[in-house]
Amino acid sequence: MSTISDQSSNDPEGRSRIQSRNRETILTAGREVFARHGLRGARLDEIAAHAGMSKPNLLYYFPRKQDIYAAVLEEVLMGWLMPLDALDPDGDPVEELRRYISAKMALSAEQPEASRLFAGEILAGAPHIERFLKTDLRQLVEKKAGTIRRWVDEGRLAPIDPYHLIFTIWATTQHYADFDVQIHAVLGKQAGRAGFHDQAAQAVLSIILKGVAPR
Amino acid sequence: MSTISDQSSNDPEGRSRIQSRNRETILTAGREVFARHGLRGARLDEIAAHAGMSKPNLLYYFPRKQDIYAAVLEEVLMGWLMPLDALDPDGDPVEELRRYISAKMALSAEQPEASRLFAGEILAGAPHIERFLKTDLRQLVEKKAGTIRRWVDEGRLAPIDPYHLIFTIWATTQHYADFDVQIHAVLGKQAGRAGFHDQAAQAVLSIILKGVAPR
DNA sequence: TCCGATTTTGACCAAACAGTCAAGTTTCCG
DNA sequence: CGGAAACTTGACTGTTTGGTCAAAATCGGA
Repeated sequence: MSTISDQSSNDPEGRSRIQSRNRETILTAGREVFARHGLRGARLDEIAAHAGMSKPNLLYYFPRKQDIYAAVLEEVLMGWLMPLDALDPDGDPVEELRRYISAKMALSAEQPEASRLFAGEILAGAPHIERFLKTDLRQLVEKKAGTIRRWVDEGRLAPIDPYHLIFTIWATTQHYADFDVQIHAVLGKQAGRAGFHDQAAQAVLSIILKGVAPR
Repeated sequence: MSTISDQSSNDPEGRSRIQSRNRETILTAGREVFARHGLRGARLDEIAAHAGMSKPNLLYYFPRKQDIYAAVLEEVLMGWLMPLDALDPDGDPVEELRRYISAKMALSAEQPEASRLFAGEILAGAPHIERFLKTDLRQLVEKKAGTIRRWVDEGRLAPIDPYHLIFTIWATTQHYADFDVQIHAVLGKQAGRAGFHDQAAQAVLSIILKGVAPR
C-alpha cells in the first residue's frame, strides 16, 4: 500500500490538494530565504515562519533542508534555459538579441528571488549544479554561440566574441535582480517607480546594441 | 597599563609584528570563507583552518565572528570607490570609460574574493553596508552621473542614462569575478588560460563602447 | 456519521557552533 | 639569562539548529 493519498482530487504528480498547496507554500518561502542567505545560512525555523507552519510540519513535506533547496533550485534552473533556447538562428540578429535581453530583463523584474538564488549558488561554488552547468548549460551555450558567430561571419552583427556577448547579457540583466538593494540605495525611490524596469531595459538594450561611443 | 605591545617594532597602528601578520592572515582567510558562504554560512572553525591557527587564537585577534566580517568588508569597500572616483570630467569621455572599465576588469581578475564578498552582502540585503550605500556610494555615483550626463549633453557620448551606464559597467565587470565558476563550467579550460581576462576585457569594452549592431 | 489515512505539532534529542577560560608556550627587552 | 608581556591552545560551556517522535487534530470517502 502506498503512503501517497488515494483521494480522487490528485494533481498530475499524485499529490493531494493539501500537499500541492503546502509544497508550493514551502517552495516559495524557501526561495525567499535561500535567496538571501544561501543553503548554509538559511534556517529551517525561518523558512517555516515564512511558510506559516511549524518546523516539524515543514519537515513532513521535505525531510531535510537540502531537499527544499534542491527542489527550489530545480524549479529555477528550468526557467533559466528557456529564454536563451528561444534565440532563433533564422531570425534577424538584432531583433533576436533584443527579444532575448527583454525576456531576461522581464525575468529579473518578475522573479528576482530566482535570480538571487542562482547567484548565491554560484558564489558558493555551485556545488549543487555543477553537472547542470557543465552539461546542459554548456551545451546550449555552445550551440547559441555558434548561431551568434554565424551572424557575425555574415556581417549581420559587429565582430564580437559570442561567449562574452552572452556573459555580458547575463551580467547586465541579472544585475537588476541580484543587486536590487544596491540600485535602490543609489537611486532612492526612483528605482521603485512603475516603469523603472522598462526604462532599465531600454538603457541596457541601447548600450549593448548601439554602444555608448558617439556616432 | 595598555594591553597593547610596547615593542619598538610597531606598525603605524601600534601593532606588533605578530599581530600585523596574524591579523592579515585572518583577514585573508575570512575574505575567502565569507565570499563563499556569507556571514551566516561561514564557520569560525573553517576560517581558523584556512588561517592555519586554532579557533581561540583567532578569537584572540577578533573577539567575535562579526568583527572579522566587518574588518574584511571595510577593506573591500575601500577599493570599491577608488576606480569610479578616478573618472575625470576633463578627460576624453570614451577614453575615461575605457580606463574605468579596464580598471574594474583588472580588479575582478586580481581580487575576485573581494567582489564575491560584496555581492554576497548585497544578496543578503546589505544589512552591514546600508549606510555606505546610501551615503558615500550614492553621493559619488550622483557626482559621476553628472559628469556623464554633461558628456552626453555635449554630444561626446551617445544619449544614454548615466545611472544605467554605471550599473551596466558594474554588472559586466563584476560578473567575471562573481560568476567565475559558471564561466569556467561553460568555457572549460579556456577560461583559465593566460590572457583570458584581457580577452574578456577587450570584448566588454567593445560591446559597451561600440555595441553589437552592425555599422 | 464513522473510521482509517493524512496532516499537524509540542516536546524532545544530538550535533554543530560561537565564544570562554585557565594554563601553557613563545617573544622581547633589559 | 630572567622575567613580564604577548601569544597560543586544549578543554570546556551555553546556545542554536537540524531533525525525530509520538500523540493529537483534521480530512475525506463510504
